[in-house]
Amino acid sequence: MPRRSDSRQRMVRTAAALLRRQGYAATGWRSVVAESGTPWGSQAHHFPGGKEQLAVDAVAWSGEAFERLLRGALANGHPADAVEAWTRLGGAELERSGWRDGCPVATVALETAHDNDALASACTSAFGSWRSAIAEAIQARGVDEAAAQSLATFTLAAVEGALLLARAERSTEPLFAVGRHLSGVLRANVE
Amino acid sequence: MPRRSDSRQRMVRTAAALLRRQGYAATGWRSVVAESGTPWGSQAHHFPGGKEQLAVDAVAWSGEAFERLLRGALANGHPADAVEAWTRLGGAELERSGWRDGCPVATVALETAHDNDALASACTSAFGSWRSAIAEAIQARGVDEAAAQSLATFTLAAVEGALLLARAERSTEPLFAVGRHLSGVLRANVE
DNA sequence: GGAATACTAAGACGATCGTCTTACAATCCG
DNA sequence: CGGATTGTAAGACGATCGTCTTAGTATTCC
Repeated sequence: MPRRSDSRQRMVRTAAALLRRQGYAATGWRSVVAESGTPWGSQAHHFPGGKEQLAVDAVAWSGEAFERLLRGALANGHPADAVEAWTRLGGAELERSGWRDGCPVATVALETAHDNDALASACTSAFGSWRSAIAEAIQARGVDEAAAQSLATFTLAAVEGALLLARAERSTEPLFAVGRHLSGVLRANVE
Repeated sequence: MPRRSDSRQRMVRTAAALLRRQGYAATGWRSVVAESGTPWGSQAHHFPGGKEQLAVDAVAWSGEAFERLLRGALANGHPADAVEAWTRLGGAELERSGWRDGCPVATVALETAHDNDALASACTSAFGSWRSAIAEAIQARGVDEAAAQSLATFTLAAVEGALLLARAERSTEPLFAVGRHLSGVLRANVE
């Protein structure tokens, strides 16, 4: 297998960054290729499934990357502390990027939930893995499985909503408000 | 002023429905005109500001329509009851529409928050009016303003996140989980 | 009636989209 | 070496995008 190149990987990572900012419809092959510095002629070679396959891979990559981050944050300490760190870091990243870099999956999920099964299921997997990470951390502190799942869903939803509002209002305030209330709920219900 | 027509209004409402489902980039003039049954030649006449103006008007219309709904739900009874009704109705609407009709603003907000000031501020206004509606209802029950604002932000964020997760997972479960937890928080903090 | 106004008909315009094609360069396997 | 595989070059392809143009029709005011 000759002529090894990292074009495919660069395309996936660049696509992930662009999808995060502008969503699926507004992210074209041309901008992915230009921004990643990869060759135009390699799209069909690396992604015979076309733009959809690129996006699926990008969402999956984003999902796994963030799952690792999340599991790391949840590994030590109370979930409430992890949530506070999460909202703080999310706010910092949003502000630093000019309110561009929010949740790497949400935009694509909302855009394509209705008519693209492959992309929709990639988004579902990402969200599911994050929720599992949270639920397992809660369950590890003595909460039964059903309650832990429910709490994890609530936690993920609140943070996702906070990222949405923060981005829309160009302010970190929603993230802080949610971080405060949510950590209170978690402390009251876990361990 | 002769030849009165409702083309403009029909365009705005159809655009609102399409933006809710597919977002800004994927919603073209052609589909708006076709689905609303309005004449192709009237776009520039009714919307000299182009597609952006149409979208701004559509988001504003959606925002006001939902604000009225929300204020109605909050008028009588505890905010916790309104939130439970909200999540229940939101879930029913999502399911009925084949997981298409979620929040009418969220998709556009995430898509365009970064590079379209007019559209971004229309989304900000919508979210702001909803949050104000919630905050006023909470404040009316004896909570001081700062705490009410914070609780309202938390409430809106959690429901928005639940709508996002429900749409992505094609399940009403996130809405029910959030409705349950959130109403508990509201009951514990209000009245 | 006549002029001004509100609206529509019907499409052309250039730009950009995702995809596909054909030819060629580089590398590894035996 | 020779052949197979992997990757890139360079662009054409038709479709669709938002916008703009020119003409003409209907309605109201004076």
